[in-house]
Amino acid sequence: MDQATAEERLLDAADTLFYERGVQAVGMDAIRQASGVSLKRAYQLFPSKEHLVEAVLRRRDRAVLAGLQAYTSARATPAARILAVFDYLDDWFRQPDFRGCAFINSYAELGGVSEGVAALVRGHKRAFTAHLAALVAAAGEPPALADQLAILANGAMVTAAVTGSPEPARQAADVARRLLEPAQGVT
Amino acid sequence: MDQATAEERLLDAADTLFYERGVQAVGMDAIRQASGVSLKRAYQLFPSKEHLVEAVLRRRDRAVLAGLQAYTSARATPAARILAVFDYLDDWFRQPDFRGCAFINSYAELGGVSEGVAALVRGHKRAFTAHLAALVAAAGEPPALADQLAILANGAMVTAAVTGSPEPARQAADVARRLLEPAQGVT
DNA sequence: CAGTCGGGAGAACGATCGTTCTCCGGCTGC
DNA sequence: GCAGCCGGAGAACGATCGTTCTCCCGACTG
Repeated sequence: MDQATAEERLLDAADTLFYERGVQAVGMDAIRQASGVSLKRAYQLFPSKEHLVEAVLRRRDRAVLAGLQAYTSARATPAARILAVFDYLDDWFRQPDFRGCAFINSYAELGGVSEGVAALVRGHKRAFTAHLAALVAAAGEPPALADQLAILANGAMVTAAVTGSPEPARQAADVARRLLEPAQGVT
Repeated sequence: MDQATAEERLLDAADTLFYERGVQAVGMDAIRQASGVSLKRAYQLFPSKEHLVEAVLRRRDRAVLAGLQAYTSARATPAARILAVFDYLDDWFRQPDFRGCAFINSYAELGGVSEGVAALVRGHKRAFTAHLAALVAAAGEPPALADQLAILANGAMVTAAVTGSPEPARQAADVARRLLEPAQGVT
């Protein structure tokens, strides 16, 4: 097994286990067993568990944003691209191993004790909101809508995780549709 | 020190430390030191750390819902009572030690490995949504609004925690105000 | 006032964790 | 074919954790 596939297998195993059980509940030996990569090799690829945790988050950050990009850019109109975000959530929430947003979970578990993890989570959510802001700007909607949609999306993630139901995706999409209607109060 | 105050001091110290650093990052000895209650006494009040964690969550559940009740019932009109939820969040987010919702954090950290914690978090969020549902019903709004407000509130909590800003409370309130306007599409 | 009992301080214990080291087998270059 | 080395398996190590035990002081009861 060459170095690249060992690294990939390690990241795959660590990602799955961390997401399922949380970071602190997973020992390095469980990652070794799940990945098939020896501890010695693991430690020469990632000098500590914290490095591995951060590498997992960095890879997931890229994957999530790429997936979201693919989902939204497939739609025809700017408004449809905004609503596609919630279709993306709906698909995600229906996956049987869904257990919330790995970044929110990591922040909750480690944000208070690991500045590295906290910074990565902040960066991911900032990038997520920036993606929404680009969609909002392309749709000619007011910039304030981006933060509102981000709150909706994050809220749907945690609510779906806690309740174990995919319903929040549809409920958040309903709200988003209301926000895309022309405003009433101001004329 | 009698039994009741020992229990209260334990719960106070454990609550503060768990909230600051997470549950697994806090050892029983740190709780002993912060509370001034001996380990022996602690273990005859709570037979294990897991019991203590669950007792902390149960007490916080009561406190949060009572605080919310006080906040919302102080307003005059049904619509104002709904919007008061977001004033409550705004006050909360501005507290210097704010680090997100303890229930969401606990679920993220332990929901995958402790069924007791997961059940308590589900119960708290269900009660929170039920409170919103009561306000929504009293305002004569459609029942679907309650779940939408819950998503908004939960989203504001995690977004405020990750970004470290109280802004999400106001942004979520803006969305809630839009939802309280009469709907447009359906006439 | 003497004896008993509850509680405090902290050591002790077994388990587990992150990390490193040892030993050994198999592949590579001459 | 053989010496040298890289990597795997797993033991070892020190730290820390949850939990229990020991020792001792101080207070209450007859």
